Amino acid sequence: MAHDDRRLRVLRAIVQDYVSTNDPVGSKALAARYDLGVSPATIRNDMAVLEEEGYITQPHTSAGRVPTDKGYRFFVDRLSAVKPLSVAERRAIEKFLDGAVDLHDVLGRTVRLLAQLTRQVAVVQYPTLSRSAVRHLELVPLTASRLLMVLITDTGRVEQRVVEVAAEADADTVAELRTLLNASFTGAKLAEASGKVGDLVEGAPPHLRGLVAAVSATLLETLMEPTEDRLVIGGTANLARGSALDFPGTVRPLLEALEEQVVVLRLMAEVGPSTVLVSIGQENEHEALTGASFVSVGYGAGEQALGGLGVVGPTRMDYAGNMAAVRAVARYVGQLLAES
Amino acid sequence: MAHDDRRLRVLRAIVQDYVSTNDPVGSKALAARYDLGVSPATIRNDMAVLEEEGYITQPHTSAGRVPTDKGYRFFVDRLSAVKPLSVAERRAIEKFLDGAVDLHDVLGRTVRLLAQLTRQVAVVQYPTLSRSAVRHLELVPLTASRLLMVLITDTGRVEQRVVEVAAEADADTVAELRTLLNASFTGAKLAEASGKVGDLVEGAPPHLRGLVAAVSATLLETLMEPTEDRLVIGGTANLARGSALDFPGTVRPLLEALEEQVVVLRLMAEVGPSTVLVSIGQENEHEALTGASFVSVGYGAGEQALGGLGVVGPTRMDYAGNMAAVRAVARYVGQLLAES
DNA sequence: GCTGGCACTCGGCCTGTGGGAGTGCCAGGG
DNA sequence: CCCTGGCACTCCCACAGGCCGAGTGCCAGC
Repeated sequence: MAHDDRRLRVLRAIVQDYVSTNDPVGSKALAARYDLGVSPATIRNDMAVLEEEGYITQPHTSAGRVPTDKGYRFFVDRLSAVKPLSVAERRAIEKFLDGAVDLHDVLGRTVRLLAQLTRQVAVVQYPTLSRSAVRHLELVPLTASRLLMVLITDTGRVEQRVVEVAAEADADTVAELRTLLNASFTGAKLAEASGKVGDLVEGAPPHLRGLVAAVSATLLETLMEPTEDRLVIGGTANLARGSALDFPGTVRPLLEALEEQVVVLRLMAEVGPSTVLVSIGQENEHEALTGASFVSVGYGAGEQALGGLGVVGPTRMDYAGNMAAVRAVARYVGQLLAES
Repeated sequence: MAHDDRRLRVLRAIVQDYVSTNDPVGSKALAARYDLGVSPATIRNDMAVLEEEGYITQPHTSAGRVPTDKGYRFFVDRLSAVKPLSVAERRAIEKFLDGAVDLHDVLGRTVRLLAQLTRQVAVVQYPTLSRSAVRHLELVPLTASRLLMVLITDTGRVEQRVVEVAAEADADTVAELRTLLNASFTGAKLAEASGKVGDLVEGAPPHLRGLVAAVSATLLETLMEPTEDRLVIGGTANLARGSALDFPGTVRPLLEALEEQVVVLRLMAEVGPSTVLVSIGQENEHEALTGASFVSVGYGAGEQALGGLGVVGPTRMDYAGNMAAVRAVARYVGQLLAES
């Protein structure tokens, strides 16, 4: 009882100390800096147990201890309260996000903000198309047989595709088509939209059927394309800070993985708006991330997230602080998108 | 005569050797690897002259020579023919850029391609709004007094802004407004558009005047906003390769400057589609770039560039190769955008 | 079950040294 | 007049050795 409790406190102290100093932490320093109420010798005994259980390890025989991934995991799981942000931080968030002119701008500001708050690499996912609703569908004739379809979602995202159509379409026909499609699709989400296509084609006036079918097909394709989940990345300069210390090999594979986007998107796919997801070191499937930790959360007004955002950094990171920052920023972004 | 000519060849050999080996190059190695027809002793004399003239320098007393920025500059200025790309490279370009679905996709592929070809950091600028023509202007009512203006340019760029209007606008009014604006602005570039606004407001039916003025104002604002020149960056992982060697301090300030975007955009502002701009080390105004070189060129069909693209790397880079790659990619991108 | 003491371990740092690469200069030859 | 081989010199770098200190495990005592 008393033992376990104290050992937990020792582990917590080790994590905190190591995160802030980046030096393997010894029993003496621990006793001096943290008010554990016992002597270094006792702490040594506890540390021996913690090491045996796999929570901490020593880099070499006569050095201090360093938390393992398992140790960080335990620490994170036992984080009781969410650390509240300081007033200055809250103000910074508001100031930063205020005055954004469009979605691109919102997400650009968000990623810079997150990077600055956490001093880590920040990633922000564009609102997933499949979970957004259609606000407007626009058609612009390019040539006689090519239409530019522009999709505007309620989250402010804009996608465009060129549609090749068999029949020629004059201005009037296109106008008719536009009206018809908007009447049908506006306000619809992917799931609903795909259900409507059949009826829509059926019910369309004969001369429009081919066009409706072609445009609808492209629309569905666009909505479902998984690669179209875009990512904004910022603060990569933070990787260079103490890179040798934090990332034994180099930062290169990590940067490559980030640019790859797919890796991060997969991680974000699981994330909901209510709970912060933390993935630590070896827990990450992708090899390039096994030396890093990923803290993320979904944003969006409703129960289902529109997209995710988070930070990537060394396993030796301030989990409590980063989790709080990520959560707070996600909340603001959710509000901002709901408003517009 | 003969002297100057040989000294130039010596300088060229030094640059080439240093670029490929990353070791300060000595007279002996030079004589062995490059067929200069003279003995190391003679080369030493030439090197002494070159050093005195500021083209090369030695890191310390008993080391080989390294080109200075001035040396690279001289080398670049004397690059006679543009190195043609290999067949494989040409094929890679086509394959890479083919099948892009929209502008975002084109530029994303371009930046990855450039990064891969040159093994440097690549930057690609979105087509400048002020030099693009309006393809279509779309208005979507959000609330009674808020309109979403969506601008689609002939280069495929899409911008959106919320316009607050004093008067309420019902669906019919918006439709009228849309027709009026498109009739007037479609095909117009910034310079032309700004000239038209006065007449347009004058000539508009009274009930539309306020709306026309409001939307036009936002349009012009959007077109002129210099910060709206976006940048795509890729291949930052390449900075990590040999970073300690190439960038004495760290890569951090460089990454920061790249994320800042402004710095690079300013450099690109000067660039035309015909000549490749090379900016070496100290020639760069911004401090963070004084250890780096920047190779860029404009892309776009006409005489004036729609935007710029280029690569950033250590001064110790393969200028000939990078210049060729940048130029070739720009040409392809220009074609691609002209087609769509 | 905690504590102080003690012997032990081992990596980091500092120092000293030898080797090697490269240079500058000089005298001689085409 | 210019090139060449030789030679003495300089200075970085890599390596080895030794010291130091932080940290540990264990043990006897309270």
